Amino acid sequence: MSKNDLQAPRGTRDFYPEELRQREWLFGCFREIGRRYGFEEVDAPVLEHEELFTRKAGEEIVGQLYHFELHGRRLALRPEMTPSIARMVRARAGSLRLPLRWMSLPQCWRYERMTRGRRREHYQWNMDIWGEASVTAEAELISAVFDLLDRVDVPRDDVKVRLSSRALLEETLRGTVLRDRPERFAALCVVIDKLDKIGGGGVADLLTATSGAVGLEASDAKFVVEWLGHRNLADAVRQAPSGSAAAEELSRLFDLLEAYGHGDRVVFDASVVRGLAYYTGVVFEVFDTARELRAICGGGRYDGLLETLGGPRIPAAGFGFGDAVIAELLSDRGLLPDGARSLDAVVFPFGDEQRAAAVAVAGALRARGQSVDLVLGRPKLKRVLADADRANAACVYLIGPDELTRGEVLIRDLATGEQRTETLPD
RNA sequence: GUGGGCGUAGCUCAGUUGGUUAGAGCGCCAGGUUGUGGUCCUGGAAGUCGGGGGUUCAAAUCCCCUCGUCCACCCCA
Repeated sequence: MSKNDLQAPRGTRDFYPEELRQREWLFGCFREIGRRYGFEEVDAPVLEHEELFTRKAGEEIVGQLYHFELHGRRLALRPEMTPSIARMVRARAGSLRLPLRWMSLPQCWRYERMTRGRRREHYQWNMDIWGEASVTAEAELISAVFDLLDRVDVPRDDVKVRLSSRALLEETLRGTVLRDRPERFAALCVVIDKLDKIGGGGVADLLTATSGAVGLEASDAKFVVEWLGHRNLADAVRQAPSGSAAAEELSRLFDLLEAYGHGDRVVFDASVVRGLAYYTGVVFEVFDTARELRAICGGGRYDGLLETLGGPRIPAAGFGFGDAVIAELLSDRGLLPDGARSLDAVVFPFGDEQRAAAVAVAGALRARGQSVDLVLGRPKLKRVLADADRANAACVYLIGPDELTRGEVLIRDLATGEQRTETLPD
């Protein structure tokens, strides 16, 4: 085994106790908000059949799969949770009572180059609502994101949501640009998601490429790119067919978010389309206002996904909120807890003669739910106290020959230094 | 993928006109007498100077290759 093999693979992390405590703190916040919103937690295997993730719209995510073949089966590590959740919903579609709210904290894998806040492995707070077609679902989801941000003390103005609607774009294009090829809409979205990266010209090139999946006329591509420039909902709506349902929904969503008290934290941005093919309606991204980091969270509505998996059509919306970018943001602001250890008690028998009594004391404390370190071996008292201090133990239970003789245990409070005695348990 | 920075003890790093046994702080271990921590003092262990090759009497120091890491770009959630 070479030295290289002794390191964690590139882009992956080891979690030592301090780091795992920080991670669990964040996960605890995710779970707390999920609980407040009435979400049930679910889980699924990190390994799935590759076909679950391979869609045909040229999504980058498909090219970044960790995949392999074993005994003739093509398997892949999940790059995102939504397909697995959809699979679970499909399997019980006949008996699930809708709408349902499910959350999960999956580890996801993507083989890609690393930058700040992006690794090959990360955890995601995934929240989905199944069986609700109206934007009341999106409003609830987006509100949960804001509550999470508040819960971890991110300053209110530091993070905002940009949102748009693929449905609005689709309605706008259906009668014109995509009149003869409505089925190319998903592929078109995957292309225009690259706007930030390759610019309007690049997007237009891809949209018109004869070898591409969309194949628009130059004037149509120009129209699409210009549409993406809208930052005002009214302007975008003006170009939609009259009576556009998507426009009405979008405006209702803004009203709802106002009612939730988050109106000032949401902006319309037509350039938000997301890179995944399955989104059909509202799409949104959470980003730091200073634009120093990558998107913190992204999500939207995917009413057709279950159908593509051979299930019934059940409307759904959800988001994935990564652990990496938010950790960077919190770390920059000194908002990550230090991950210090803590113990309720350390129990120390001076010698083997006192061990049985110490076991009884530790057992009684543990039965009451306390976190107890029963000292092993025969270290010196000085060492025991120093260790207890470093572990942030609240107190130390000392049982020496004198205490045992009197049937007592000496309890030292490490914060105050005060000592008292208690009778040993039977 | 391209360019650049970095890679010296567990951690953070110092160490250039190449020159005797490679350093500091923190951490770790052991002491400061017999049963009392956080401070302090003393001592100690610990480094193939990322790896390989080359130049040289002599390389942590110069050159080449390679791996790792970080940043930017490229690319992309």
